[in-house]
Amino acid sequence: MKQAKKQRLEAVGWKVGDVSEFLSLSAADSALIDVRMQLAKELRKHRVGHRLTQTAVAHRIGSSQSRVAKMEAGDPSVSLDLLVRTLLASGTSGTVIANAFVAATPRRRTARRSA
Amino acid sequence: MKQAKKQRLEAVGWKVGDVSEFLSLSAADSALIDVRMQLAKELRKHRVGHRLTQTAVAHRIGSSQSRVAKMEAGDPSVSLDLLVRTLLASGTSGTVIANAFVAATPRRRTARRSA
DNA sequence: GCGATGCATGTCACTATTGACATATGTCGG
DNA sequence: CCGACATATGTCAATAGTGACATGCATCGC
Repeated sequence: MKQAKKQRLEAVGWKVGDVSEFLSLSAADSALIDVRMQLAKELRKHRVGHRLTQTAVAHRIGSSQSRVAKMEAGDPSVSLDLLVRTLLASGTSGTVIANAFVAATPRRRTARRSA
Repeated sequence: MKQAKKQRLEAVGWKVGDVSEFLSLSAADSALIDVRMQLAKELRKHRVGHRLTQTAVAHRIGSSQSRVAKMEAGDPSVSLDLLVRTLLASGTSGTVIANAFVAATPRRRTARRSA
């Protein structure tokens, strides 16, 4: 894993061991984290775009301002469930959410003809 | 909510109250359940397609056969996190996962020009 | 200055989700 | 019939996620 990315993740609270590439973080795990980050960004974008406060969004989903803040910060203590639920509840289209998945997920290397 | 769908959900263990349309299940909640169902189906398809047993998949993600069974059954006791993590770990492309989201999410009614 | 507002961060008691295990059901081949 | 295998379902102790709350730090308008 690149240093830059590692530090980016650790800054937000994800535990990324020294040997992360092989032990702590499987490819799937790290892809999932990326998805979360994407969704977090999407949530903030959507919220700000609609000129809502975190408190407003929180009420809409029956949660609290602090949790919404954590969602947008990509805090490890928020589940994918909650993130997606919040996005849907605040009116983000499934397509946008879907895009976050493609964007955050490693594209398969396009196979080069070997012969 | 349609009777058919309601029964389908209850059969798998989701609690869907009588007044679900208005109280128990918000649109977002029910959309999220649909997403889970889609992903569950996708997981089974992928696994069977690759001729893996549930036990094999379980080992790959450090879980147990019973949990994989529950995942594929769309059991409410499995989180979206686990479901997605499993899909990614077993090699499902982000695109496929993304499609589940668009498929399961209510499309916005295409606005008809009013004048 | 100061009160109000919006966001970030830490903590905590309560609940949901977890892997593991036992066990039931079915389906093969012999 | 009987083992071996694949899957389904229920349970449980351990852990992870939850909303709520306190509090800190900016940035406003006055």
